[in-house]
Amino acid sequence: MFKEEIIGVLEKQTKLRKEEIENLIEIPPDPDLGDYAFPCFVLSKHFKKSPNEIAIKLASEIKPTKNISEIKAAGPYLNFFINKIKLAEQIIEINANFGKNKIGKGKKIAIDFSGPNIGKPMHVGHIRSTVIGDSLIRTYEFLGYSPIGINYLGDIGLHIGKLIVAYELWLDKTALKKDPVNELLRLYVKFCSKEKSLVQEGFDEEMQDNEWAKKAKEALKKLELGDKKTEKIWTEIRQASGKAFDRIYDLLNINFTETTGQSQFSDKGRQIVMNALEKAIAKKEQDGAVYVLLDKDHKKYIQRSNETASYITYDLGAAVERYKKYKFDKMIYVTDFRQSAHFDALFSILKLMGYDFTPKMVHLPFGTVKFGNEIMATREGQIILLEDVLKKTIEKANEEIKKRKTKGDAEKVGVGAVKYIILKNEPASDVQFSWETALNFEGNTGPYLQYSYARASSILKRAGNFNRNNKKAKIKQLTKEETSLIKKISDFPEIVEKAGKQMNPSLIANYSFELAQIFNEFYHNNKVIGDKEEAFRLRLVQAFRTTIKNSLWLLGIEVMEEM
RNA sequence: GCGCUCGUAGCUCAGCCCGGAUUCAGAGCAGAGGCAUCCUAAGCCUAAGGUCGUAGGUUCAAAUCCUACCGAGCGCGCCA
Repeated sequence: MFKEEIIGVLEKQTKLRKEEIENLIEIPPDPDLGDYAFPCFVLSKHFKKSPNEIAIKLASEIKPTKNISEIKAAGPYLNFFINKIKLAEQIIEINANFGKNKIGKGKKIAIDFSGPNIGKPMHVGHIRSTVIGDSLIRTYEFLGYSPIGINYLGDIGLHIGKLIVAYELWLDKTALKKDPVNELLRLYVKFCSKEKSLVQEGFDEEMQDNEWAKKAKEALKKLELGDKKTEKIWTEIRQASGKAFDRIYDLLNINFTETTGQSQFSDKGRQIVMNALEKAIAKKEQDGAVYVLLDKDHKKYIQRSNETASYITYDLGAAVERYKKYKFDKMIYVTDFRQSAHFDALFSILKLMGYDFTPKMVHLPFGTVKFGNEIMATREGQIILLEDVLKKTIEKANEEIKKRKTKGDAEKVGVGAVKYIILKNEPASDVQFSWETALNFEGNTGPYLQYSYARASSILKRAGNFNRNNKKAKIKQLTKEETSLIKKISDFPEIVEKAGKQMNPSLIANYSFELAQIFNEFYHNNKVIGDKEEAFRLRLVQAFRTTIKNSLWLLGIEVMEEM
């Protein structure tokens, strides 16, 4: 909060650009050295003086203000001491809007996330897009943007063809009624194993045009042509899946602005393919398949020879329709990094076709969720169902609550634990999932953060209805723990902005953890109730509680007053 | 072959974008030891644990930037 003021002063004094200063400013390794430091190395060339001399010169030129109490040169560094009392006075005044911003006012950001394939269950690999996307929605909303959450279901494609074939051959109706998720999974896995049994050794298993693959393609073609019987099966699959997805979204407390499926864009996609052909951007093979030449020998097929649409056909259609509908200022696709090439191709084609909104679209790739060394693959049936993960963590939370005889909400704790495991990692890196870490509620975990919130709530509750605007909360001197808590709280707005800019919820997750750690240290060493500083400390606890609540809200993690 | 991502304590990760300050590169988990007349022990404290993949280069200064190499994963489908 006072950092901006320091930047302003330096801007005037050094003639550097604001952003440049912002990047240069750092926090000294020891708080005794100062609260913020400006390294003078960059200026030494310009002023033709040693950084040490420049630091001394600047220290004498910059005058202290009511918020900045002291400016000291220490070697090549110019160290700023902020007036912590003044900062503390501001911190205890914060309210539920703390960290909110208007930088996004009037701007629309569409986010395409989650997008599971119908007919397949969600497993732990699917949760990343879902949870990251949701957190981004919340972050942009917090920053004043108008976010649009789009759940773009994989409701068409060869996997559906496979499933339809399997459904016709081996469906167990009672099983479907009882447990649709597992019955559909069983059908899909059975189909894949049949298909695999025909694969000849040494050949890429999925590239082969064996009889099973042909059957699946036929089923898909029938569906696209509007065959009634096939359509009916498809509808049933979609409905069964939809119910299962909704159950999970409810549990995760995740909402979308709209839920669409790829199938809804096949007409639009095909129309774009036609346009591309007319404009000679796309070419036709002899067998009828349509492609765009992206590199000198990289053909990207945008329509199959049997005239059915491909993945990218739908995405072309969806992109154009979405822009028409929302006129977004930015469109973020939150998907696995393995789709990077697909999005590069998608964006290139849209650009070639002259759609001027293309630069507004970005792909946010994220790494794989790994279980041991395994990467989960639905077709092998080697998966850990997301629903099972959630059930188990909730169950564990229940045990813990019973053990402690508290009033925690097992669902909030269990779901929070799972979300946090995913969000604390930077999107680009892989996530190692294990039951041990998922069921551990200690240390850098969701429940630890919720616990810190609950402790703060508990202190406030015990204090009764203290006067929230107690002006007698005069601050004379701050303890070490109070100081670091105040400074940490003051970082929050900057962190949210950065997380939005970088599309990176892990910044908020890591901040939350550090904040909670500092708070825990604070209340262990500084008694709140009954202390002569009670009035001030209660308000500080309240400020912490507000900040961690907002921070966790951005991650989609719910808090409770007691746990 | 071409291209992308990643190598930081036994394990899981911050820090790298935007290079900086002391004898000390931070956390968490696991393992070792301690804290209960005191606001919830899902907590706190202490000790232990690291040639930041390797080798060069740039720089007054490299975990951070550049190059090469080694290792892991992925992409290069008329799959999604």
